[in-house]
Amino acid sequence: MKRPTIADIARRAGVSKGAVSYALNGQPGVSEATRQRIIAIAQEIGFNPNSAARALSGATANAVGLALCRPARILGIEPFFMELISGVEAELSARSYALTLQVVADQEAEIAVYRRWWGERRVDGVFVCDLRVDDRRVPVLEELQLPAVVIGGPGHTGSLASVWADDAAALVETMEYLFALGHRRIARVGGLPGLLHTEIRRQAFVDAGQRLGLEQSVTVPSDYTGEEGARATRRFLSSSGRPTAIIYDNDVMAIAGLAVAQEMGLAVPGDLSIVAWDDSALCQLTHPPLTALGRDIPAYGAHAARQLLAAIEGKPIGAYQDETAHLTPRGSTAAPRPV
Amino acid sequence: MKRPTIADIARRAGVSKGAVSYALNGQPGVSEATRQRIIAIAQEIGFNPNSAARALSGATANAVGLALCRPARILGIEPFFMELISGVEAELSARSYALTLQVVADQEAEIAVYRRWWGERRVDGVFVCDLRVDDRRVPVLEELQLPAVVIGGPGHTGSLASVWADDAAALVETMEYLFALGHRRIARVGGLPGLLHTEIRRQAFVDAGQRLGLEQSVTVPSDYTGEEGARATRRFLSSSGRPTAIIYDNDVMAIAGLAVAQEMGLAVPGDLSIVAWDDSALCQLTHPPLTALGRDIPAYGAHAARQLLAAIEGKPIGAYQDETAHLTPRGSTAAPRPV
DNA sequence: TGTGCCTACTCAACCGGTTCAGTCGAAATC
DNA sequence: GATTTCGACTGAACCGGTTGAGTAGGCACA
Repeated sequence: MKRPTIADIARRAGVSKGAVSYALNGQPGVSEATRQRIIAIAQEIGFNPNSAARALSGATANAVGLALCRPARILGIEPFFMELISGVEAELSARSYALTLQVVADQEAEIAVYRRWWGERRVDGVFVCDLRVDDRRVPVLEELQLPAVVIGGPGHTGSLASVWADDAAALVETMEYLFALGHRRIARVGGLPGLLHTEIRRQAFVDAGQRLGLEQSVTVPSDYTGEEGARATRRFLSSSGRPTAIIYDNDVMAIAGLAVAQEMGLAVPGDLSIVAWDDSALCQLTHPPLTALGRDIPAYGAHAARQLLAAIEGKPIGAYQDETAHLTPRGSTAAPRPV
Repeated sequence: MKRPTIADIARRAGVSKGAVSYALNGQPGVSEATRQRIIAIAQEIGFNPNSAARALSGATANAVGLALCRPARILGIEPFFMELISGVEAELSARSYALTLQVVADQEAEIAVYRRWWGERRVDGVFVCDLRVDDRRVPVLEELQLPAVVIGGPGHTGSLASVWADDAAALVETMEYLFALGHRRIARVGGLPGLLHTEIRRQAFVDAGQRLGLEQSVTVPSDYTGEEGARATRRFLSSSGRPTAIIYDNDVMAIAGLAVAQEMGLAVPGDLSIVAWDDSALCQLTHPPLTALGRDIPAYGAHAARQLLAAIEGKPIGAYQDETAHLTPRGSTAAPRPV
């Protein structure tokens, strides 16, 4: 089946290729009558502009890129990326931009992908996920002058645009909530060390612990998997002066932690309170349901997409602060049992 | 920053554009010495072929498309797609093909996306997920002659290539396992009605129920969410002559079902055995851990990608049967308590 | 009547690759 | 020594859009 081109339309309308291009792109240079006639013909024969030809002449590929740097195993576990993608998509497809996805092994590979995309002119801009402290990807993107939106922050984004949420505030809110319940020994199972948001949460945890004058506030890193969450929980719970509350950096680890506590004969929330970051459907399915920090991830993705499209259009953009995660108290948190 | 082109390489090497093209693509027509010299220059200046120009002259876009037709909420819940994507990606990026993703609202929108992609020459082929009975997308793709691999089946794939797994066999294995344990009243919470694999599993369930001469074998559809899983479970468990085992079409519903059973004071596995389809990390985190039907989804995606790349190269391909899901017995299944 | 200006186009170059039809010189064949 | 053959390479067309320069015709104004 032969694909129709503007030459076909031009022939049928009895005008030149140029006139067809002007007409279909809403440019001046054709009369309204001719424009309507051309649009009608284009619709009739089901014309779609060849994206390659368009990208070759104009500078825009009408596509943006997203590189994910996580092992397959973890990508599956975390609803975060899929929700983010669906939010991004909603915004992009409204403007008929395509999303090009690539799963990479490490930062070096990711940088290579950016360079390749840039060289191939395959994308007009990219999203940067999992921002790190002094992220090496940032200077590369600045050098390439490839429009980019960093999903994360604040800080360490260089001159790139960004979308971020105030995780520190959300963590402090959680700490104060646990403190108000009477908890004085609080532990935390963090995410991958090196990721900026892990670092920000860790710092906020330590600071809040000091400010509130907690007896104990320990935090350990992990890798988001249930196994790691279980291991960390086991270690916390078998230490002397064990914590009465644990905050987990994602829901999967919190669920694993809940299982470990119950296995060890501890009552939740009687002996141990549990808070999960990321409020997915899973948090409501456990026994007891998990108190969780949640926010609208698809909306976060949509904001990021809007920022990126603006950046591609050359508009000056900066950092956009998304809503702060809010705490939904459920059955997994309560006052600690008096000793 | 100016992107290097083959013209730049040609100038530096003192040859024509054509010679550079031959050299870089491994075509005959240049001497080995010249080829090496050109490759060295290309590497030195960091050359990447402009994908638009390549797509415009050759017919290949070096990209394939995947349209997902599920609401954002459900996409996030299910690890399936993310795992599938990471498997697909592994295969594609090895051949430096890009994956273009699009989330669509319904089948009509998906068909429109295929037509647009085809018209825009944006992709060389597509993956078709969530195959339905008499799927309307199949004839459209046949008409467009757009290379496609259907992920699902068997059957209803028309002349398109496909990758499938024998879900019926896996379901029968599960039924026989439960039967051997002593279960005679088995229920099933299925997936979205209309999806072919839901239909295949339902039919296999009904057939096996009859063949084994079960006292009861009821199956209801759902939408994969925990809420629906919980609702269906509640209805099953409050009926007279309630089932002693329930098979769920995904892990999230199984976990929700487990919670419901425990809420209603039923012991798992004593009063109720539970089997989940899709063996994610979650299945091992519950109490008791869930007996589950699992298989290697990233590998499934990789096979699909290989099939699609072969189809794009014009090789004749048919249906590829992937491994059948295998049952991993865990703590959620046991012999039913004698009445 | 000539000049200026605007509208509505046409024409051709251009983007950066691929590919086919030649060309040129050297080696092989008779 | 003339002819054929072949390898190595050049030149130009081509893919399908976009875009700037050029132009014909109409109308207004002095």
